[in-house]
Amino acid sequence: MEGSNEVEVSTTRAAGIKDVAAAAGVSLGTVSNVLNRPDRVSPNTRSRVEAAIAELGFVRNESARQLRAGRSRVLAYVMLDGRNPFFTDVAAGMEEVAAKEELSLFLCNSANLAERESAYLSQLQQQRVHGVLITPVDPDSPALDELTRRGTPVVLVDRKRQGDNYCSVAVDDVRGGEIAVRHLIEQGHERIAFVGGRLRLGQVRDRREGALRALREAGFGPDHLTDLSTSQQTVEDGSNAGQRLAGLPSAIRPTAAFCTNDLVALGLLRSCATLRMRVPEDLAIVGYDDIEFAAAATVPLTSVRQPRHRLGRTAGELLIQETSDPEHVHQQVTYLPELVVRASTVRAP
Amino acid sequence: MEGSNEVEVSTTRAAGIKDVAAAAGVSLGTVSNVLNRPDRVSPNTRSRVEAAIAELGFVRNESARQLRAGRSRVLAYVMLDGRNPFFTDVAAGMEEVAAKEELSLFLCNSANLAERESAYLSQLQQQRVHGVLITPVDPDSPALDELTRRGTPVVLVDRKRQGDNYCSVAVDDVRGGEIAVRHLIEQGHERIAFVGGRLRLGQVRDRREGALRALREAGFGPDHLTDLSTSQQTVEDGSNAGQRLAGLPSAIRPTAAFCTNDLVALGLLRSCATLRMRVPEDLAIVGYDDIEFAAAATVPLTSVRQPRHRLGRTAGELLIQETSDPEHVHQQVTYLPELVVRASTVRAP
DNA sequence: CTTCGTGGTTGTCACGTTTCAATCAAGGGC
DNA sequence: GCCCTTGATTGAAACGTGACAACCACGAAG
Repeated sequence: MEGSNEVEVSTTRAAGIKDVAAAAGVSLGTVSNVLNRPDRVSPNTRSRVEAAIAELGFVRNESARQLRAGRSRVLAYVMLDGRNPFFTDVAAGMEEVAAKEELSLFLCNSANLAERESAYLSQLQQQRVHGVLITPVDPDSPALDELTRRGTPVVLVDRKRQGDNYCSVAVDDVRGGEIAVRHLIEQGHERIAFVGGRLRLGQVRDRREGALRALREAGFGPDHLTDLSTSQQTVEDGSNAGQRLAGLPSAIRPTAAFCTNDLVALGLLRSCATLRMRVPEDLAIVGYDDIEFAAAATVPLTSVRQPRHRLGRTAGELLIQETSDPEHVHQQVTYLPELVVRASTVRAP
Repeated sequence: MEGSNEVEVSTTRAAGIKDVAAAAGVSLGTVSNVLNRPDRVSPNTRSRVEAAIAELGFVRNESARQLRAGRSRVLAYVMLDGRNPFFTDVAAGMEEVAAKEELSLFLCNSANLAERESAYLSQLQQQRVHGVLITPVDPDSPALDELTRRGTPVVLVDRKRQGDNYCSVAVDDVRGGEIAVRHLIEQGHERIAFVGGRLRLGQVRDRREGALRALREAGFGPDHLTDLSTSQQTVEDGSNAGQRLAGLPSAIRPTAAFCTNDLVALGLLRSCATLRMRVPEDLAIVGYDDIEFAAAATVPLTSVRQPRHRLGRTAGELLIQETSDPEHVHQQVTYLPELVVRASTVRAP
């Protein structure tokens, strides 16, 4: 009359392991065994405990487990730009590994802000996270050393660092620039624009170096590369670069553009339409990353594809290895990029 | 000679609050006070403790805090599609609130998979997360009730649910469909295509209903709306719909299209270029969400803008309120969408 | 009958923090 | 000089779980 058991459940807060033990008429340790080493428990008691768990709706308390274990079962990926599909795809590869290891993967978006990045890193450190995957704003930031010094494994993603104190997974950017520009040269272009972010970014520097190498191989000097540097690497920046490009005297105006990023390339593409420049006839364009939208653009974009999914998966695997193997040796893995040729560089038949 | 103190630090693992206490020559409780109620500690001891903290590189252990507090200081947003910029922008609004409340926001990407979503929800439940923000695969899923039953506050984002058991923040989709189609009618269109996902999605249904309402107001029957339903809502789907549209006999072919999503609209735009249909002369296009790329498309896209950032912020605020106010009453907030007119519906002057 | 082993179960401690009642020292009022 | 107040500091308990040693009952071997 006073209220049935079922109703009580909804008001009771947070059934713990000991409530389960009481309900099943066994000791607390036995419940723990059912959860962690079911084989050590007799089938009879086990089913009784499992029934109690179901009835009470018991849910493990991760905080307590972590506290005991000293470390959590969570991985985190601190990504540079959550709005860039490239990073989301990388994250998908990591999720695969995390799932297999029964870890969860949480995403943190630093949005290219050093301040926000360090706030996240501090939080993750407090959480005693199992490991951190990160595409840092600045790969040489001391904040990363801070983490490793406290024993949290860190793997750099799509970035490298001097020395061998970190595991890292990256793609050969010099090579990427090289194959992009070589392709343009093969299409008959001799004056090429290099459109993209600041040269102090290692990645931009490498891709440019690759471009120069391809030119050199073909017998062209560095003067055949016209720099159109941009502050960020957004669609808008690409569009602006298009204006500047169109403003050059036709005698020295490049006939092809190599962009450091697909967003920039798409912006450039748009401004070509506005300025009545045909792609690829008047200007051939190569992008970088091969994001999904590159193929879907009005003029499908030739782009340098990076193995994003594999990038994420390998990064995850390295991290797992680093946490489990005490004699782990840091590795710097480098993948080769691949050129995907589409209509923005080759006239349709 | 045996190794200086500095070197020792790097090998010692995880300095705890008690190590700090020992180093500072105070009791354990005092250190805790320095961390949580600094005003109760004399300036003298406080600075001594702070020095010890810095020297040992002490980092709070969140697991232990959580265990004691019964609840963590983490919010999570389980988003439907991490690759859609719309959701990232929503998340940015939430981050703002989270930062103000000194909570961290972790992102989980369900990628439209019910299975993955429930795995994340289970993890979050075990973590005793402070609260969950979610754009669910299925708003009526019982998995959500599971969470609330255990006392974890849940706020629905960009989705609604029957009844008033949940806080939710959404945008008036009927209205969105209405203003989009009314705009098209004002431009002189009388036959309109409705291009987008399955009708069993509440959102799609609502937007279609709004479209019908606008037609009705203008004196047109439902036969003036041509359904071009797609399985998903990707760029590819939009492109396919374009093929189907072009295949219709010109007598009944719509002169305008209302898409349930900007990705679909961009795909449709692309196929128009391929099929030599001019936009907006031969086909006017309205998208939905006004993602960044809508304005950057070859023909800038007219789109229904949702207040994404505000959506996220309000959702976060409701969640905070629900966790702090014991007499909290669930609220269903609905915002009004706004039409952003661009070249895809109005011929440039 | 005793001893030993074994599978099953139990009780207790530890993890690192917060909280709160208890203690202590110092200073002010009588 | 004594008591009381106030403010600073301390010590112990508790949060929920996992690990591990101890324990028990039962049957087999000697």
